[in-house]
Amino acid sequence: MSSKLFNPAATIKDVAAQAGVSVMTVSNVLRGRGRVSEETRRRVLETAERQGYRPNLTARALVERKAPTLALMLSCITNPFYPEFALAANLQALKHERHLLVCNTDHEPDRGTGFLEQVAGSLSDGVLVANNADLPIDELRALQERGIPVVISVWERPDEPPGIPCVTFDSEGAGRLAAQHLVEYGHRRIGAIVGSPKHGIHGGRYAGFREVVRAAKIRQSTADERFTEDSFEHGYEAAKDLLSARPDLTAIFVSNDLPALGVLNAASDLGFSVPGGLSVVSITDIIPARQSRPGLTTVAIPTAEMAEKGVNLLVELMAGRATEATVVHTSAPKLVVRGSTARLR
Amino acid sequence: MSSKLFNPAATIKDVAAQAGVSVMTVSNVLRGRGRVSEETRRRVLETAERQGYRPNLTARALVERKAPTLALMLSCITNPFYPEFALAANLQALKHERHLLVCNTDHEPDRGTGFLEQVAGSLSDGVLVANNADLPIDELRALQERGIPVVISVWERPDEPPGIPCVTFDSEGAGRLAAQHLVEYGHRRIGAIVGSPKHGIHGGRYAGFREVVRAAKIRQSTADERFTEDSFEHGYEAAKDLLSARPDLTAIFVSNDLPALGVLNAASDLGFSVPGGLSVVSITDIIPARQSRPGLTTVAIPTAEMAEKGVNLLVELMAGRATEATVVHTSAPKLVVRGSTARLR
DNA sequence: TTGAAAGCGCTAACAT
DNA sequence: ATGTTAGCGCTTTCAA
Repeated sequence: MSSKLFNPAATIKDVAAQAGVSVMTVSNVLRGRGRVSEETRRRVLETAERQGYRPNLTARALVERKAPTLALMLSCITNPFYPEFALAANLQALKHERHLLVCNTDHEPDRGTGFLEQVAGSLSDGVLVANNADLPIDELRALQERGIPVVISVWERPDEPPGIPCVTFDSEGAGRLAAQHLVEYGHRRIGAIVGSPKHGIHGGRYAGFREVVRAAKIRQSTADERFTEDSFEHGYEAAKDLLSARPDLTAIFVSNDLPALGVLNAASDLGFSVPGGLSVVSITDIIPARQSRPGLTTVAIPTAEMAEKGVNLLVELMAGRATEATVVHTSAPKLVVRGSTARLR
Repeated sequence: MSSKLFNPAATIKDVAAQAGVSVMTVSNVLRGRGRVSEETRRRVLETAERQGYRPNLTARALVERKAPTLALMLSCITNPFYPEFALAANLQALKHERHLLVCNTDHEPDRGTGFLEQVAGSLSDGVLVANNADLPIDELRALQERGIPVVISVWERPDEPPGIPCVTFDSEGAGRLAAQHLVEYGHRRIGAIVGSPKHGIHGGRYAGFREVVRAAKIRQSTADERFTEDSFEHGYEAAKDLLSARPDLTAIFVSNDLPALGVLNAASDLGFSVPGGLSVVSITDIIPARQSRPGLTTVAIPTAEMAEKGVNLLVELMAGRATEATVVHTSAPKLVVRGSTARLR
């Protein structure tokens, strides 16, 4: 029963009862729908306020068949790329009145599967996938076939769409910019450390790099390259290995900032001075890239833009205004020169 | 209508109809409740599988009056402390079959308010608050009075509980360990950079530091101290200011890792060699602390443990097994010596 | 301008 | 062992 006073568990019925109107009128007033007399409006608003009424989003979601959340799937929030992405996605989702449900799939494919099984299409209307490696493409497609909107929000291959709507960026262009920078600085003995297999997630970045190197008539052998995983530690180890084997390198291209920071440390531990004795360039421009000493020269990719466009695409998809073949492009990558690269002299 | 085949929008009714049983039996089979014959069980499971049925968590939540999510409120996921916290909280929440809803309140008190208003008690059963500064205590208390479980999961003052259930750690002890380390290494001219006002969030850490410094009969003047904000950039600026004014300092205590990393950079930019010319110690032990060069000597606080215990406390609270006065303590902070400190010689 | 009835998909309580 | 009834809190018809 409704009381005159504050009611911590007030439902729409309580408000209606006390305001002396029907639940429908309360609903209309609160959502600004329908026609309600100013007088009634005020009384309802007042009553709701007094009782401390707040609509139950779960009930609303059930009847509207529309969840108030978006699911964000990423491999590990501890990788500094993801917080930056998640923040932008969160803010954009809010603009569409959605909250963000986060899933860390890290090293546990089951976790992602379970999450999608449970959440997608019931708790969340759609899924934004930011995983770089280990994309569970088949499961995503299965979801899609169920009619659940899915967006891959960091797709690295603009020319090879995944059959799932995606937001992409020019990863080859990024690789080219990084390589061009080294070439322009006069480097001819350039190593490469890639945070994936040759044709894996960083394949585009690597291809761009190779294209420029080849055009500059620079000899590149597999001895100058290391394909590893996309982490600080793997970058560190790969650099130790590479620099020990090829101490004559004057520059290293790294496919991603996080391993590049590891490369910087490895160089320092091996006694290479950066950028005096060794230049390092990479791709992404995460926050720690500008906090290292020296600062990391890198090619910035439009992280926040991808997050925002990913959320927008998801919303479009839910409204039926986008298809499985939709590919959203983003701004061109941009070179950011900091202290880790220097002209060869 | 139910069909023999896969049905992307299958409800429990569809499964029941096709399996030739009541919805209740399906519900029981799927949740392993009640008594169901093996024969029926198999048929139901098979039908559900074939139709691709997945329970609607929203509907379940509504009728069970139990939300499938926990809300995590933090100031900015971009601060590397929070991803580490959020990951542990996420995993622990999963153990209680809850997903995590994330809210970045950063610099937008309204955002936090709006989030809590909407989410707490409707989409989420409870709220885990990890904000360090700017705690909206009044709002949290208001939620609590509504019967919504709220837990402050990183409380720095074990002796001054906030009137809201919390997880705390020995911040003074952490400050003492950091200071003791410097004193044992022979430092007598020690500066302090604190990421909050004197009696703000890092007040406990600072008090611990001061206690040891005073006991060691070291003179400390306000000229050796800087109170600033808890960020990389503020740490950098404060250190530049402090080191310019007091270049004779041989060590600096910083209340948190993130500003301490800024301090390391400032020292480097001013030509101080760390640890040769200046030792730096701080508190927390975030991942970047071990990735810097030199590695940051710091006092590790039990971040993951606080996240886990925070989630557990929330669950206890929801079950009525904890009260507003509950204070959960965590393991003692522990010194981690890396390369940023050296014995004075 | 307002209200009554129906039902979103599910489960609790009570039959049978 | 299985089914029926009722209803979670809300919104969507449709009627008054």
